[in-house]
Amino acid sequence: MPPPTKKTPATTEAPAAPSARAERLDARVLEGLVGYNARRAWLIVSTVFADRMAPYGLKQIDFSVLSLLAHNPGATSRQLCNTLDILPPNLVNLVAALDSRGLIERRPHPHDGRAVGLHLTPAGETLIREAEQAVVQLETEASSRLSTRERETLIKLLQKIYL
Amino acid sequence: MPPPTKKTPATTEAPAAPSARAERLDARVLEGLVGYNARRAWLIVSTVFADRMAPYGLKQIDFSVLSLLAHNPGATSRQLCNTLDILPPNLVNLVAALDSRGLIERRPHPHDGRAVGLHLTPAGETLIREAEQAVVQLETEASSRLSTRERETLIKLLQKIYL
DNA sequence: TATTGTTATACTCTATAACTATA
DNA sequence: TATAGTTATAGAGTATAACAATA
Repeated sequence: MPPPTKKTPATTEAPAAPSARAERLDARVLEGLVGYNARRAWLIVSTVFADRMAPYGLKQIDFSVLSLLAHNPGATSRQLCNTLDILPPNLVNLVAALDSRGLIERRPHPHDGRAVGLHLTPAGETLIREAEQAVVQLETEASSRLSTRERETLIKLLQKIYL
Repeated sequence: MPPPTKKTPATTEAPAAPSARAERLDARVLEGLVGYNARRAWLIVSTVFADRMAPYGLKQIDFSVLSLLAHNPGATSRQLCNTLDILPPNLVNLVAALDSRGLIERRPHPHDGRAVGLHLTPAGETLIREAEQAVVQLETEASSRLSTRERETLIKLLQKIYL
């Protein structure tokens, strides 16, 4: 994307006038990297996410766990870890906190005495239903400069990398 | 993207057979979110990045700083912070470490006695030149399931979110 | 008064080793 | 022996407040 040729990018841009201070640096090499751009985009979305989910008391990981449990009742910690690519020790306190808040319930696993099946409580069901709607809304706003078609394309391309 | 209707996604998928253990959970709601996908994709690329950059002793942030200085000689810490969206206190040790390694040099700023202009040393120039080539290579591999055209589209769409 | 760079510090996130109880 | 869940802990990464030197 950033060839040696000095071409004006899509956004309107002054030719790097020697202003007093705080002039922007040439970051075209970094802006040609998938990793850099994915991180920057995620940073924006996650900031909006954090703001909008604060009223629900949910961080991204909390939302992911509750949403997963809403569509996979009785899932185990191990399954959540595998799906979300997080380590078991880092899920323990998280699940305990959601339990303390009365959003989820731990029940003995039907087939495996070691495992614990996780289930949403009615309060958890209600919360995640509202939160999921809020997230869809916030995602639409955070990607408001993309058309529906472009947003679908973006997601499809991102999944080609990690799925 | 994930409507209540149970429709088979694009990828071939068995109907969630009740296997012994470790079955995959239904994550279609999360997989319909830009934030979730951007983070998952970034995680993959950054893992490859960490592996390949280890021989150079460079983390992502180190690479970003050196690459920026390569194309913006004499840039200040403040400018690096603005461009990379990091906080000044978190750049101090990083710049000090690159200085200790003899990769960059701090020179008094020509117009501002408070600021310090950062410059690559010859060793830093050599290192970042090799590292940039390695990163281009690693990026191509990490996104090998994308065509060149798709990769450009992906980056363009990501930039529409954060730029 | 405002800004650059810095110190100290705290909080979150992520990672590893080791234990227990079940299988 | 292997796995699910847990504990304790260490290391990154990221955040705020406060200070000195200069503008």
